Amino acid sequence: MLSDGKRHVFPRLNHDQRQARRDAIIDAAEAIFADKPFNKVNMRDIARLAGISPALIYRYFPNQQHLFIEAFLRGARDLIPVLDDCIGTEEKGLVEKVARIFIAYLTEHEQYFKMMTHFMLEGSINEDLQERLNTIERSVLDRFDRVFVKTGAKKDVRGLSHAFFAALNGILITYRQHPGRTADEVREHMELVARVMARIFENEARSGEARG
Amino acid sequence: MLSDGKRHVFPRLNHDQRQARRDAIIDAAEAIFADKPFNKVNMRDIARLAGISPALIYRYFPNQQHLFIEAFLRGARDLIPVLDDCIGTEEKGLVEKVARIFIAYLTEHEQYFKMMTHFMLEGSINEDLQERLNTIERSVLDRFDRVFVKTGAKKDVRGLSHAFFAALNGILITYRQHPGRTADEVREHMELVARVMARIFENEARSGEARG
DNA sequence: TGTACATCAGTGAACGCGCGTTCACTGATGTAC
DNA sequence: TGTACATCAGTGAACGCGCGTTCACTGATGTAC
Repeated sequence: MLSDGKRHVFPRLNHDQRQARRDAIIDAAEAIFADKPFNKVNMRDIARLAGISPALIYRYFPNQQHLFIEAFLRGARDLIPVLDDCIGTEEKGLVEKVARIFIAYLTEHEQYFKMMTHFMLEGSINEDLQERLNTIERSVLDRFDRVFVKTGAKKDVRGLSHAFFAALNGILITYRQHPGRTADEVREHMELVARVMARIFENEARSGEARG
Repeated sequence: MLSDGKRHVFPRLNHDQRQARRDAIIDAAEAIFADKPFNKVNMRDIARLAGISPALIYRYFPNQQHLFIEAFLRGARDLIPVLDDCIGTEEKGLVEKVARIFIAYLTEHEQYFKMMTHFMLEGSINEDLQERLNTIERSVLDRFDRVFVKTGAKKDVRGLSHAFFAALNGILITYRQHPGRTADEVREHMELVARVMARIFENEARSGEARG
C-alpha cells in the first residue's frame, strides 16, 4: 500500500510508456482508416499493424467506438492551428483560402473525413464522446466566424459559419466518389466547387460590410 | 417450343404480377430503411416485412446492392416532378422554396437520404448502376440550373448548381444527428441553415442579373 | 538477500452473433402427345 | 381426356465468413517480510 494517491502499481509501464502505446494504437487505426473503406476497418487489422494482439487494444480503449473517436479528435485538433495560421496572416481572399485548407486537409487525411461522416451518420454515440465531438465542431465554427467578420459580415455571422461548414462537408461527401475519375480529377473538381462556394460566401460577407 | 419471341413460360406469374412482387420487395426495403440505421438494414427483415422468404428476393434482384439502388432510384425519381411543379409556378423566392422542398423531401423520406449517402460513401459500385445514379443527379442539377437562370444568373450556372447541390447535401448530413435535439428541433435547424444558404445563393444569382 | 505473492502487460484462441447468399427441396401449373 | 414431364415460384435451413469482444493463460516485475 502506497502513501500517495496511487492505488495501483504498474510493474512495467509508466505513464509515458502507456501513453506511447495508446498513441501507437491510434496511429495504426488512422493508417487502416486511410487505407480501406470505413466499413472494412476492423480491430484485427489495427492490432496487426500496431504489432500487438487484438485483445490488448481493449486494455487501452473500452471499445471500438472510443478508439475511433479518440483517433478522430486527435486529428481534428490538428486542423485548428492550421486554420489559425491562415486567418492570422491572410487578409485578401480569406474565405477561399480557408475553404481550400479545409477541403485539402480532409482529402489529404481521408481518414478523418471517413471517421467524421461515420459519426454523423451512425446513430447512438456515447454522450460524453458526442460532447467532445461538438467541442471540436464549435472551435471550427469559431474560426469561420473570425473569417467572416474579417471579410466584413456584420450580422448573423454564426449562421454564415454553420452554412459554410455544412457546404464544405457537402462538397467532400457529394463529389468524393464520382465515377470514372482519378483521385486527382476528383480533387480538382472539389476545389473548383469549393472556389465557387467561397466566392458566394465572400460576396455575402462583403455585402454585409456595404450595409454595415 | 413457342413460335413467338418468348423462350420461357411462366406457369403462375405474368409480367404484371412479377412487377408487383418486385415493387412489394422494394416497398419493404424502403420501410426497413426508414426504420433503422442503415448499417442495421438486412435482407431477412426486408423479406419478413414483404411476407416472403429471404431466398425469394434473389429471384428478383441479383444481390443486395441492386435492390438498394433500385429502391433509391424509384424514390429519387419521384422528387423530380415535385421540383418541376415548384419551378413552374413560383417566381419569387424560388431558390428558398426549392431548398426547402429538397430538404423536406429527404428528411420526410429519410430512407432515400440514407441510401444516397450510403452510395456516396461506399466504394465499388457496379458501373451500370453508377451511371443510373448519375442520371438522377444530373436531372436534379438541371432543375437547379433552371432555378438559377430564372433568378437571374448569367454565367457558370452549372457551377452554382453543383455548389448548391453539395451545400444542401451537407446540411442534411451535418445536422442530422445533432445531440440532445428532438427530430423537430433538428429539422428546424436544418430549415434555418437552408434558408441562410438559399439567401446567399439567391443573392449570387441576382448579382449575375445586375451584371448581365 | 531470499522467497512467496500480487500485479500487471500481453497473447492466441475461442465465443457468439449477424448477415449475404446458396442449396436442396416442394408443389403447383402448363405443355406435349 | 389423361399422363408424363418441364418449368417455374417459393421456402427453411444451412453455409461461410467476418467481426467485436472475452477468456484463460503466461511470464515478467515489483512488493512484503
